[in-house]
Amino acid sequence: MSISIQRPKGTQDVTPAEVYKWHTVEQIVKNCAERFGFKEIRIPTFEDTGLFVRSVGDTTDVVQKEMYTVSATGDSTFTLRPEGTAGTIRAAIENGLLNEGFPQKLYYVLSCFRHEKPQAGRLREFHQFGCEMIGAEGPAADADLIALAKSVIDMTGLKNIELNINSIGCPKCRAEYHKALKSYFNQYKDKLCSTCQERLEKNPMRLLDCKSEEDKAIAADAPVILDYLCDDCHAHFDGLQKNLKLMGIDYKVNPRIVRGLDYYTRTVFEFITTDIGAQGTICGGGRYDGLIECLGGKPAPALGFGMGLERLILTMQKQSCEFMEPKTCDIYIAAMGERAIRESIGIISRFRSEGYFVEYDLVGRGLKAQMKYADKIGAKYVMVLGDNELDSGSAKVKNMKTGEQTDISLGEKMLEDFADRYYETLMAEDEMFRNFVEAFGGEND
RNA sequence: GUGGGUAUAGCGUAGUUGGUUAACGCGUCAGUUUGUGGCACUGAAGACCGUGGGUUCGAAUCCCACUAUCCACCCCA
Repeated sequence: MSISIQRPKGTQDVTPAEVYKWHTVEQIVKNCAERFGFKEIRIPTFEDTGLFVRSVGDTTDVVQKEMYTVSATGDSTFTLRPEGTAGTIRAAIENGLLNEGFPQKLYYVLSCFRHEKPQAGRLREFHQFGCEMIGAEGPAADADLIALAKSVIDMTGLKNIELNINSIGCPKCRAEYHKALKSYFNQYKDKLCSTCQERLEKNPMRLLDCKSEEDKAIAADAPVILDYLCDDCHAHFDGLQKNLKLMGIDYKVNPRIVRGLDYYTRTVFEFITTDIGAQGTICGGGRYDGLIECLGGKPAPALGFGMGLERLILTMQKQSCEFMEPKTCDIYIAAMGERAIRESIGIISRFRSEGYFVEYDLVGRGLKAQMKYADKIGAKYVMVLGDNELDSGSAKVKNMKTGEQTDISLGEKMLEDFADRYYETLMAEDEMFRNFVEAFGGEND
């Protein structure tokens, strides 16, 4: 079969067979964020192009070659958000959230768009859980934000996720560092790979992250940013590490963590896995103290992170983590014969108006096939309805797990009878369903 | 943007000295007598073998191009 229209490159369909995985991480993420006092914010899918140019940075790859920009009528152009921070900060400024007291803690789950060549863990439309904290300057805020990301990862059940942290300083100390880097690498200019020769001019910090073996060897002895931090930045980074230790969060200082978005200052961090191929950064973030002012807000320190939901799910699958199983129907009504089918409609309605999850035959299956179907969809109970039952005013309800059957009256007391027998069992399963996330978190500690 | 791999039913696969109705597993549907699922058995539906050219008496199988997809570089979540 050939379909003429297929999904755009780099996009994904999530079929019913897979959504429950999304429901799982969405619940976990929401749950964690709210336990840390973050409130959800929802922002537009597209923004004025200038917003991203100013915040993400006009020299970054993201802005230079990965944005989906459309020109609407007239002169303004809009861009599908390539990340969530810019829009969130814009919204915070625009809605006066910065005047409501600090810290302002916001989270979101949204899709982002980047025109890249797809590969494992990299899509053109991908989904991000993000948190932004505004107005907190001290390192305790950085540590708390990292703790939030860590608690999400723990709750998913993931293992072997490495936290890397670094400080890239403030604009002042970074300028010094850039000078030092340039003069260091200039000695080896001829030996560097071609892309690195370019990077030397544009963004020397990127050289530290080159994959080429020769460049790596050269970079090994390059000056380290941490030696160039000003006193304030140094103290901040120290403070962060102390807090992480107090929280019992393992980390590794990695001077090569650089981040590709211009707005970062001081703290940057990544949670990395090696389980899903080359794109192993599950979560990345850091501090961006200058961004708010840059976007026209009253100057305020801020920090945040983005977590890639696809990558999270990929890693969870790789590690065989558990997902919240989808809920299945409470009772399947199997009717046979014209009269019973007609009468069953009313019975089904009564169950449904009580809040039960009910299914019944809509495609004309025989009784046996209905039983089979009920089993397939995981129905917990099946009620068989035929002429005999209608005449006698009571029907058998079968427990599909144990196979045992009991009589339930079809009269006024039907719902009462059913509830007497099964309500507690059903509620117990329902409760398990609702508390899944918490239960999960508990197991991991 | 650069490189490499792959392209056969809904899904996963088999199918090389090119040769009649393209095979298997899962799934779907229907049956295995009388009103009850999971197992087993039987049967059915479902593939223009990615697209377009070429070689040949004959191509899923060989050649070319294109497209899609995957992986990697780059970059990032």
